[in-house]
Amino acid sequence: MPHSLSDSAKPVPTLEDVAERSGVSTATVSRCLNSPDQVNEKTRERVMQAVSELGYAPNFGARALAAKRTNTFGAIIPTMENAIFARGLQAFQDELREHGVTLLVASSSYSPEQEEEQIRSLVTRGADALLLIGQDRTDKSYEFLESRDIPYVVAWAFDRTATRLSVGFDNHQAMKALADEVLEMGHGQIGVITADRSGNDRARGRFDGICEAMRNHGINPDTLHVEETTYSIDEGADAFERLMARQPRPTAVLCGNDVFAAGALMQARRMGLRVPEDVSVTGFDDIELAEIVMPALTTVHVPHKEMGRHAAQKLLSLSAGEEPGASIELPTMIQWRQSLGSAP
Amino acid sequence: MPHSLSDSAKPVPTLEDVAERSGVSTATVSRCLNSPDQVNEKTRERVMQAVSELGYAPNFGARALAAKRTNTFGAIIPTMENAIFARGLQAFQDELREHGVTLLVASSSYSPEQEEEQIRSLVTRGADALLLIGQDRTDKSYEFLESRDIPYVVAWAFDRTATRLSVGFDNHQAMKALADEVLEMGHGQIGVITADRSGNDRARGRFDGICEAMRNHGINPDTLHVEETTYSIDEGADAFERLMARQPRPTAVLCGNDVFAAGALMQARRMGLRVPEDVSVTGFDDIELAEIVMPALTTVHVPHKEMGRHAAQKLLSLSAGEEPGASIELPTMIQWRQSLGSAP
DNA sequence: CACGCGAATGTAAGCGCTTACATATTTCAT
DNA sequence: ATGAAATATGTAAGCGCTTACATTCGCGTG
Repeated sequence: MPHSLSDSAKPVPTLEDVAERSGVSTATVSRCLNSPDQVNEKTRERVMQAVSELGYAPNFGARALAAKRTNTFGAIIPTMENAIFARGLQAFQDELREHGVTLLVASSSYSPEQEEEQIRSLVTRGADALLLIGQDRTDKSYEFLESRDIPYVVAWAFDRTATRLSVGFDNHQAMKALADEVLEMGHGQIGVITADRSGNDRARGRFDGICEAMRNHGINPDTLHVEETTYSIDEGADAFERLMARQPRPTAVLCGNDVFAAGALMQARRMGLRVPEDVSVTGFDDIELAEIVMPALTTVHVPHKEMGRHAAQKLLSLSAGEEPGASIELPTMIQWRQSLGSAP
Repeated sequence: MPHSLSDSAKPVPTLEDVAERSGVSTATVSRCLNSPDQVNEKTRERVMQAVSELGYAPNFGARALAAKRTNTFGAIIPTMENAIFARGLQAFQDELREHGVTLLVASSSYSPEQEEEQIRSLVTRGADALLLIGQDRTDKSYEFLESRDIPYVVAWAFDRTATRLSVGFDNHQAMKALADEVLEMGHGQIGVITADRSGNDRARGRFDGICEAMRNHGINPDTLHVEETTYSIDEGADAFERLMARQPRPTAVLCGNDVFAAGALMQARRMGLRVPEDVSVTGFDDIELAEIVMPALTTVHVPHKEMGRHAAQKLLSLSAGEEPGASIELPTMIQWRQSLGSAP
């Protein structure tokens, strides 16, 4: 029986072992680890010596149980499958790490129900605070968070009307600005590829931004060609294909994110359509992908890193019981590249 | 003071509350939750009723402390920044979830030291078992895992000489097969963009595969143009630019992964080089990106999903104390697309 | 009808840590 | 020299759960 699991059973060292070895009480060892300045330097050295000799590492469960906090924050993002949240999350994590906080990440697959489950799971696992994406979630989720007094911040969406602490940008205005440009360039038939808007305030905000831009340009938003689909490049491609089959055929396709846009571009190539000569395509997010595809995407640049960093700071304040101050709105801008051109 | 944190302090219900409410002992409640068949149906119903009325959720720390396991596995991947590990990890997670196991993910930024830290952190947090990428890591990491009797499996790399349980593919052979094709097509000057090979057996294996192919074709591997760089599209682009400045200029650039290749493609475009007419480029992994870029990448297809699934199964067996059987080698294949052509 | 046995439940001892409080030691102004 | 204040350490009570062991109960059997 190779590599049996329970035979060798070298016991894991505990606080008590360290205490014994260094000739102090467990309380002192605990203090050495958690608030070193409270203990005499010589004692501390002796204790630390014992710690490293024994290879001691505190038992997380025991610590959580006794201290009622874990120095762990959680983040629940809609998906890990693509890089949309990666950069922001990385910045978030970096900031947390500087403050000795560990990050646990879970994903909800864009489902409020799954998100609710993940919220429970992370809180149960001891998350002291949570990063959430967007405002939309089940009432139960919010109730649960309130009832447990778990600090959280909502990111990727700034809503001046919402009372909750948020760090993000105005999806509506950002997309409206881009749509304005598209309309200025003479496009009359507009196609839209969006994620499911129910349960997704960001997708809704972006969509509404387009509608508003159209109204401002005297075009009836009802003439929009809308494809609502799930989040992947292939779905983006399929949606694009369906849009191109519509009559009259759209001359510009606004995508709710860069991933859809990449799919659209791929499909356009397959269909022999030139972008932007035959049809324009725009994205949203400005992830790495946007620059790689050909033609490179004209898209809305989102300051992911700052967002992650600010969110972390807010959450750290909240968790420390400090006054976190107001929500933060970050600016977006249009990143011009080649995929948007004048109407044919 | 809006949204103060400690005032409302509704106490979180405990096992004891549930026990009291349903008129049984805490032991019975615990049994209801952990081994329902041991308790009488009527009692169980009553208990479950109380559980849901109180909105009870077990305290993770307490449970871990008492039961000495957490039903949580950990995975440490080199990076979350791009999608290389996403698909495999997703499959891994799906499989675990079906068995009631939660996944914690951490990233090491391709640094064995950071990985060691993350291993400790995850184990400390109660991970019952670990998924690791590749064979290369510090001795201390392995020692730690052994001393704690933490089951682990190594994925993304299959090494017939290694004694550790692994689920993966042969990086060496896979890249050799691709290099063979490249050489068959008449390329004589070969450029390579690889990740740092120290501490990364996969990168090393792939590189060695190229060398072997060259030897088999009677070409001295020392004539290879090698650029070793860190993991990102931009770095791939820079490395490609440097390769193109070499004399004699490579006619084919083999990239250690699709991300480098995407960067190379981007740079080629900037430099006005046609792919594959002027220079061929190949990738490795066959992530979504490979199909999006233009020209689409000829690359090595890796069965990420199966790998994740198999790894999960192995780990579940190990964790259950069962005999996990031998390591699993999965096949790779060359995915032909447009970025590889004959030598100019 | 007493007995044994299995099923259902209860009792209570920890699991390894933190921390309020108590105690011991040092420091320093007086 | 002396007491108060500051500093360093120890004592011990939990935190919320699991589980070995003890107890109770109902039932079939000789």
